[in-house]
Amino acid sequence: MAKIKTLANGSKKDVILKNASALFRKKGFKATSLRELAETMDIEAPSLYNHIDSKAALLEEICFGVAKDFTEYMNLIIGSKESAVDKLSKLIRFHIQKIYTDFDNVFVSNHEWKQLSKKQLVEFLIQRKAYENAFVEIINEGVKKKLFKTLHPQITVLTILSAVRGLEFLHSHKNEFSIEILEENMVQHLLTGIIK
Amino acid sequence: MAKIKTLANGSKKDVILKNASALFRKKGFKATSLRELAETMDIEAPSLYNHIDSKAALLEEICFGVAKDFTEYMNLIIGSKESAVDKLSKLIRFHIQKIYTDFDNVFVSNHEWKQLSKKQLVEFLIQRKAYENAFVEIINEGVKKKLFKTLHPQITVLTILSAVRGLEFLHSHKNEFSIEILEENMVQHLLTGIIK
DNA sequence: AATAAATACTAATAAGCGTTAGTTTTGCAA
DNA sequence: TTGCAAAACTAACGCTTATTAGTATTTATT
Repeated sequence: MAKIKTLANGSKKDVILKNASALFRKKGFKATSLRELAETMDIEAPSLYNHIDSKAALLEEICFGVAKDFTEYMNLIIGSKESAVDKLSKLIRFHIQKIYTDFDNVFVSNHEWKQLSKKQLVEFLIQRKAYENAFVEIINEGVKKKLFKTLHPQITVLTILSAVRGLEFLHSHKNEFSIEILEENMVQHLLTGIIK
Repeated sequence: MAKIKTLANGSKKDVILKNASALFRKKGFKATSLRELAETMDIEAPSLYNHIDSKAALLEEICFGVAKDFTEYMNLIIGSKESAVDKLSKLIRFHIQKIYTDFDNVFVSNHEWKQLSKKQLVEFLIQRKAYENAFVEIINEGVKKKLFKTLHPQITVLTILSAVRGLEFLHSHKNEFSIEILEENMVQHLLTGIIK
């Protein structure tokens, strides 16, 4: 009968969302039960329903929350007057920063979106495709202005997105490098390669 | 009461494994039921137990099968007398080829290993860490022989492994590029960058 | 054709799931 | 201190799950 302890700035639902995100990352969405989630707050599972609509709604909020963050930043970048190199560099850095600062949510969004309900899943994929297309456009811009080698833009984006998205493996190395060093290394690597 | 149709070369268990792999990739391990798996072969779920030990054992075989493939190739590379550049290049190509030719298994291994039972999970992580360490060693070798820039080896490996591992997104582009073009682009990108 | 082995079936079990209903407790406002 | 809304509780539902037991059927061998 313990009440959910709310943090300084955050409703009870926020606490649930945060704990759900952590569990979904560690165990997977399907492998996490509401009873288990409730336990992290010392309450019983049905009590959750005073704050949430359903288990599915939790995943929905997490996935679309992350999608929104990335889309908004992309729109910011697209609207700027920077060079394609700088745009790309900033996007890579943003991905790294998001993983550093919002690890659970980003991870869950990347791994569990398949468990979204049919309708949400379609919408999610549309947003992701749009993001990817915007990315490709930046590469195209760079190629046209002869800033980039003429590699295949879609493969380039695939490579970059895979590299930064896959930074979830970072978690085990998190204390070994500062985020600054990590950003520097990855941007260097993905833009200029590793061969002398 | 239909009997499982075995392919030209393959026991009934192999058919089950293959179908399981496909389903686990599409829906996730936890989200796939044995009834569903059985249905792909027009039999009832309990009949599966004439061929398999448990659902968990299926995942186990898939994950450790993939791990074995990568470990074996890594040992081959390590034992060779090639330059670090060639070793790295070959490893990257191997990853791409595996994803192309063994997509379901590689995907499931990358995504569902968390659902392994405690004991198997520990073993799996040990093997993965060993693989990663071998990768780092190759980078170190290249740096020592002044073939590579002095980027942080662990971050470099993280970047490369993330990039190739993340090629699962490839699935939606699979018909757009040949594997040769893909390999060329990615190796070029990851070794020499994209900036002119 | 008879026998044995492999492999399918049906029926059932125990456990766990998300969720609902109905009730009690808590904490704040008057 | 009383009253009301928020949020907790217990009990239970209906469903799905992996798996087992026991039995029938198919296939291969003699």
